[in-house]
Amino acid sequence: MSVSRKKKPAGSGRVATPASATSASAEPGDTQSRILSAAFHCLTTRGYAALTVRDIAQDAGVNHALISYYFGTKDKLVIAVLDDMNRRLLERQRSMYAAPGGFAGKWAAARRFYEEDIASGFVRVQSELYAASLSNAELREQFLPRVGAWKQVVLEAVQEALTMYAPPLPPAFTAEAIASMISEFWLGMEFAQLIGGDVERARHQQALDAVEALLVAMERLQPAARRAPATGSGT
Amino acid sequence: MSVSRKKKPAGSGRVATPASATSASAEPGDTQSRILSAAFHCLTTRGYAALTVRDIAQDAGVNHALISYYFGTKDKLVIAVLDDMNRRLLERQRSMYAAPGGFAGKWAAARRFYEEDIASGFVRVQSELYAASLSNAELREQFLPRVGAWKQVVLEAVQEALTMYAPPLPPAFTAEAIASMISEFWLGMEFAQLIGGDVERARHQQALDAVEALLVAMERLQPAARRAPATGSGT
DNA sequence: AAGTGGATTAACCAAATGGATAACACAGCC
DNA sequence: GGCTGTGTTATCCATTTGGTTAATCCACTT
Repeated sequence: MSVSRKKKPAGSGRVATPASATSASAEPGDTQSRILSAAFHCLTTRGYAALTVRDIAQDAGVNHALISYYFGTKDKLVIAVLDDMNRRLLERQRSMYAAPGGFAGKWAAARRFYEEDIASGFVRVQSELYAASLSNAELREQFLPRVGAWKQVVLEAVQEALTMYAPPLPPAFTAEAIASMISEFWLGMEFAQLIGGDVERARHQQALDAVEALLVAMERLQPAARRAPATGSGT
Repeated sequence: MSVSRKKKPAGSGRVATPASATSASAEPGDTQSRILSAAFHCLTTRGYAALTVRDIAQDAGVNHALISYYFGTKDKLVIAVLDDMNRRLLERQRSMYAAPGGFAGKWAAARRFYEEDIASGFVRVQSELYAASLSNAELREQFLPRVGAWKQVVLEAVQEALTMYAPPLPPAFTAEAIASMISEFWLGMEFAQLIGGDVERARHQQALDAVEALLVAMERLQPAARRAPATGSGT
């Protein structure tokens, strides 16, 4: 026993939907993605600390041994959940760049995405895993590039906006400083809204409105210093 | 047995340092506060999810049964830790109000406190418990008033600053909006710095510097519209 | 119809964990 | 000196949890 067992698909990375599968339960989605969804759902409702393979399996309606079968370990399943979120986020990133013209429009688009993510539990799961990654090096490795990429997007947008609008700000307001303000505000807003209620939400709306108003005003002052210098090759 | 046992100090709220204690181990601090410190330390190093009474007890150098003896439950111990943090924070709040004159000075004071809190693990524990409170109603009840109070302080400072300096901002930048920006930025900064490294730290410094420069500039423009209207009764 | 191999199940296990409790130590009081 | 009660310890227990595995199922191939 335990000699060499290479039949399990657990470690084979992204186990693509078994095209030639002979699954008995051909209900909504194959077992693997049902486990993935269930894990996501458990994270939104019970949080990372209370995450158990048995709960996930029950939520998915499958035997809990299948989690080992498909994902190896609970940790790997969580990584897979995060991976899946990353994938979905990347798809969105593309549509983000296709947002209508100016920065006010992109800001509004980001707000809409945010609302979606709150409603879908995306923000909750992200926050749970974010916190978990404080004590989990493997998760942190997953998070750092992700957070870095997000902040890079913000930074580039700010740099572009600064060259286009040249707002009257003290020299200390570098693009990095402003981008950091925006990024960390956004992060804090996510955490705050999860713990707070509608009161927080209303204040966040005010803050988001203010920035949007500022962007609209700046666009109005300098309608098109340089028309979309390299925002995208679309249209 | 198990009839009525009313000897345990566990449930008796803040069990004051046993003044007439007859403790055998009169080493650094009584057992109770050593457990409290150990719990804090475990939270900074292992995080909330990995918190076990045995680890805490070992860290405190006491038998793990004493945690039940003094705090009843692990959850109650965590609440006690948070309670202790709240107490220390309130003490500081007073000194915060005694910060030197203008808002730039208060901002600088807040930054110094932040540095202390990062170094002491205070921020780490706060973030851990913040995240834990997403799934723990009892913890959340502890957090909400605390976060609310902090945000209220920020809001009042912003309101005061707005009346004193009247900066040229779009009308959407209400005091609530600005206060929300600052509060959530700060929260996000805390989380980001825990997961990020020196890169994040440097960017935060830039952002904090920028705000400080702005405050200094505003103070210079309108040195004393109303000299310290009600900032404090000190000096 | 027999064979094949992945998918699934039930059962099991070792470890960890929170908590309980009886026994013990020991300082202070009569 | 003996009693009392608090602080402390060693030990025990029930439960949960992650993970493993042998057996079973079942669609599909031959």
